[in-house]
Amino acid sequence: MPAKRLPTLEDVAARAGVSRATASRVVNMDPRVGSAAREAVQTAVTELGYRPNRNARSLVRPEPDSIAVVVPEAEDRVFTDPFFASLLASITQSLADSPVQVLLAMGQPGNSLKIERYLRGGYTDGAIVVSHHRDDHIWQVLTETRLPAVYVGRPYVGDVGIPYVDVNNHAGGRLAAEHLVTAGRRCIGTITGAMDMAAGEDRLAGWRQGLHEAGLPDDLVEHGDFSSESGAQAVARLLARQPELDGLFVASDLMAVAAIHELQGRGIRVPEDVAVVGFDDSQAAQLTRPPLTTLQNPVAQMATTAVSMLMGLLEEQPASSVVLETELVHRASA
Amino acid sequence: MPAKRLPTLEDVAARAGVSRATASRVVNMDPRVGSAAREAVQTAVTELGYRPNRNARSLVRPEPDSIAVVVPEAEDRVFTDPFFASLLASITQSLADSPVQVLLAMGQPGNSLKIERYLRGGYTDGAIVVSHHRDDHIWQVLTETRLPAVYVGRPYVGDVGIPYVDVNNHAGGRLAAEHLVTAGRRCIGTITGAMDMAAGEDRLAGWRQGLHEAGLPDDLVEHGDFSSESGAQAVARLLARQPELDGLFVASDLMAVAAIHELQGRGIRVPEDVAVVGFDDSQAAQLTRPPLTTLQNPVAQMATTAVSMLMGLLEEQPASSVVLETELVHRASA
DNA sequence: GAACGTCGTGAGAGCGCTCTCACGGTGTGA
DNA sequence: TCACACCGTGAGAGCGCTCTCACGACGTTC
Repeated sequence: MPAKRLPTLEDVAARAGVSRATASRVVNMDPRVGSAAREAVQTAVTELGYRPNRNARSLVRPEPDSIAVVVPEAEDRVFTDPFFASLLASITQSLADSPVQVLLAMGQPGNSLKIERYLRGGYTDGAIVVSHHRDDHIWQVLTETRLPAVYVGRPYVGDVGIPYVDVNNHAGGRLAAEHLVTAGRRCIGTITGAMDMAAGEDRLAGWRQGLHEAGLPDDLVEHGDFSSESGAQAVARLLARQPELDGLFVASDLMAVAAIHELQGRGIRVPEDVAVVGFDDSQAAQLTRPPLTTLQNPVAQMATTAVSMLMGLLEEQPASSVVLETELVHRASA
Repeated sequence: MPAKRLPTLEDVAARAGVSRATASRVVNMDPRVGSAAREAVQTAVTELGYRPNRNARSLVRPEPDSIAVVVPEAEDRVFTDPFFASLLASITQSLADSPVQVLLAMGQPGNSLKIERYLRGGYTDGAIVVSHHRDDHIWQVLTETRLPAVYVGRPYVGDVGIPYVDVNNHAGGRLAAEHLVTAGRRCIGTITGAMDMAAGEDRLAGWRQGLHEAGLPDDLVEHGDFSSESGAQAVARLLARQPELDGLFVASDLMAVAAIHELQGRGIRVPEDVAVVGFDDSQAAQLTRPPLTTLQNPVAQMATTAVSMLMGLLEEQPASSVVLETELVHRASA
């Protein structure tokens, strides 16, 4: 069986009895085409089921037509964690009016080979990379191939010559600590995020500084990895170490909600017995009982900033990194 | 300023002192290249930051390289509704090992123009379309352009010549009704999904049949649209109409969870006063209190089926629609 | 009636790449 | 020593499209 060849512009032109150039004009809505020719071409297009070959077009007219959103995390995680979900939603939304398409590339953190191959492969004109782990080498690929790129969340390894947008995680951790101290808590613990990510480290460092300034010990630390389960497990370890716990900063709402569930399951009241501060101000923060006191993570703003930075890069305008401020959202949990 | 030209294979070849053909062989890992030439080319590639031009390559070697997942729903909805989220996760996962890229196209249900333009534009080699509303004309575009496509969820308008994967929504509705009847409930209502979607209609029709067979009235119907808020509002209307309500089938878990919240907020106990059956068996079904009795929606299976159907279509193998069965998952809410 | 636009159209180059074909050099067997 | 296979390499065609340029057919103007 001969491979079914898709109709080309040449076929359309032949059927309409015009030249390929004229057919191209009709398809591209060039106004200077006679109405007879125009109609003939349009008919031929629908009759043949003609679809322009994007590759051929882009080859001639090299305009950026897709950017990749790269999330080096497992697929289910990406769609489950409200941080990623709302970030992706915001990114797509800010590109909704542009002709640029969004390509979603995900993959296990350890196995970024597929992603690297993809970025090297020239599939895309630019990349927004979300969530950088210490052992990711994606930034090297980006640098080597000079692919226009922006990070959301400062890369763990520091300045790699690729601009980023981030929230001030350090200030957030410190605000959380201060709030708990002001509320009269004296035995304050924390559940960190993933420690191979800047967000995890910075929030912890900020919290430490806050406690340090209040003259309180800062060693009640258990590590999570931003996932729900890790939050529940970490709070259990924390309680085992220190039953007197009366204040808790959790580095993400997702973990905080799980931690609160765990506390309540053990008959520990929030905020009466343990005051809990989260991070992200996700939708869940409002729905949980009690509503979660948390730090605002300006996800939508990070998304639009990242997008406009990248669009700038595509037009050769240099971009510099941006760090957005965060605020404490005071609700009932602390 | 002259537009910065990206390095081409020609540039790489020149720098490496070989012909374009040899450079191409190295880039494509063709084994029959001498090691001297190979190394020279590899050096030139990194020095120039060469990325192959996908368009040029695909022009010559026309292999499918991307499929679009089209969801004619608002962006935030797509990432918030666990049905879409897990479907998308599963689709991406089933394509993880294939070189095919996933393109995510979303958009307000009313405004499918951008999506239509996109499908017509030849950006993609195939499409998986999720969630069809009555007024969507996407299927017409697909038919006209003969773009290989698969629906997840039977299109509202019936057979449009495009194969689909779906769950047996009718059977699900009926199972829900039967379960409530068997549990001794006599005043049974339902909150429907969007009535311009086949899933909404079929689940209602199945529920009706179940009640009809039990000799019970089937007019206690309030319409939702699958969103959380609509679930809460619909249950309020239902209670206003019929305070005696003692059984409830809600066409999605997301709405069911909201409905239960609303009921509990009014001091109505679940399942003692009102037994509730959901649909989807999403993760939330297990976490809510009480855990939700619901109908299993084999999302992962639908995803893999849709993907393999589409991959088949890309290789010119015809595909026929598949309807998967559903089962009641018995938990505490009914 | 000549000179000059304007408008619709076609011919043809060329985008960056892959792949076929041809060719010279080297190794192997008779 | 010659015939042949084989291997690494280069020349060149051509993928489907856009876009420039040229050209003929008409007005329009003086």
